[in-house]
Amino acid sequence: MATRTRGPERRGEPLSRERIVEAAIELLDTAGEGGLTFRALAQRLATGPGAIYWHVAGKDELLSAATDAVVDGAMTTGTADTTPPEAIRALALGVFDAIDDHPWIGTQLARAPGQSPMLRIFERLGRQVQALGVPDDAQFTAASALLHYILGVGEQNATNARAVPDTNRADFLNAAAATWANLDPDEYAFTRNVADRLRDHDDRTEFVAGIDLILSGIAALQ
Amino acid sequence: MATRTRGPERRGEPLSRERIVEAAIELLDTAGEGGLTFRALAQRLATGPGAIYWHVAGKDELLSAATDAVVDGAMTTGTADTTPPEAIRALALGVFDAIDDHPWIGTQLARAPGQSPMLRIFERLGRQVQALGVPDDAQFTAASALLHYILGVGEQNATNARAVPDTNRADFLNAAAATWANLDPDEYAFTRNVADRLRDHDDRTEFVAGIDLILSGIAALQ
DNA sequence: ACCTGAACACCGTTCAAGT
DNA sequence: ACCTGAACACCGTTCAAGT
Repeated sequence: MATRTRGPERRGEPLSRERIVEAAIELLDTAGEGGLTFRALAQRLATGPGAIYWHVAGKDELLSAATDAVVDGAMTTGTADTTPPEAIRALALGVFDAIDDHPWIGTQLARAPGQSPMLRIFERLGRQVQALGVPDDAQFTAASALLHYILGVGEQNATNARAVPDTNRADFLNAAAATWANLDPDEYAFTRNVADRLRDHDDRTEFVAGIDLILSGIAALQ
Repeated sequence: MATRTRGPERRGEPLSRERIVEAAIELLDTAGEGGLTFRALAQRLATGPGAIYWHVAGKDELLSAATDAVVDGAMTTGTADTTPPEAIRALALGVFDAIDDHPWIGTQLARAPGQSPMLRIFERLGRQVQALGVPDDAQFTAASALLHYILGVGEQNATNARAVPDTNRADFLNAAAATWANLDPDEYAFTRNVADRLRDHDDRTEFVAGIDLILSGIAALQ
């Protein structure tokens, strides 16, 4: 829900929780996790660091509010006029892409245990699992497995995005493939074997392949 | 491999990378992720903060060295005279328990993309996937899915351990179950439904159930 | 070669003082 | 009620000086 005007040009408006969170997201997207600082944020909002504390309890709350806002935006797409597997794939890709756009939420999602963003994803997954006809006593396990896989890939993806800019992705994969191919044949026989596959690897399709793998395991539950 | 003597009583010995990493692990286990400080570490080693930098490049290197050491210890158990599924479960539980004992490695594992600890786990999983008879072109996906699931649960577990001491685990689950059961019936129909399951929930068995789910999906690949 | 510890450039957070 | 910005108590890291 980004409004038209953003950043310093809003200098005149009064401070508000909404504006603070918005500016925090910008800072996180632009300067990375390390870039979110109360001083930097205050400067962007043309105020002092102390002012922020009147609207927000502290850095943790600010981070989870920012995560909430982003995940919310990522989940409001698509009504469920599709089959359950398709809906699950769409849901999973929504989270995947959101993390791709905002790597910092990968780290953040993991830190919020039963908190709202994760719970919302869990609920959506669970409904589709139910629609899939999974027996009652296996639904929790199925939804959890999907969620954990999604979060696991998300975290990994966030780390990669942090380490390697998108534009260098191909070079990076080639370099990694070369490294893997040169590993000790005794200790890393398997990894050497699959090194080639890394070269034309696409994170997104590989991610979906994993989802499908779990879906096929879920199908076997019936 | 922890030696008999630990901590301050070693004050006489010269500083070494090994001793520093050992002390760092102690500090992380005792005081949590926030407890690892160059000043605290220096005090424990009866020296100044600057001395540590002669043996270790910085905090990041220190954290990954500590993670390496712990994961190494967790993986040297059990030779593979079992069936592949059993070996995979044992491997997964080894990582799970290591994270349970040292919650900070959960966070740390995610931060080391193609780094050694993750790669070692990947290799082990891959070998078993291969032994399972998975076709060549699906082995990467299968091993990756297992790894991501394991890391996803691990992260989650680390967060829980951070938030809730082990002794309060049962109380915490009951409270969570109560919260879930009181969620809005429209927005959280599924979550409400499975709330009961949380009460006698066991993280470890639930974790293995997820592994089995993925294994059954892998079995369908053949 | 290795260690010391003061110093530098940061943090998050607080709080008296202002409007 | 809301904002200001100096001040506090920390960080990781550096570096001249010592042995």
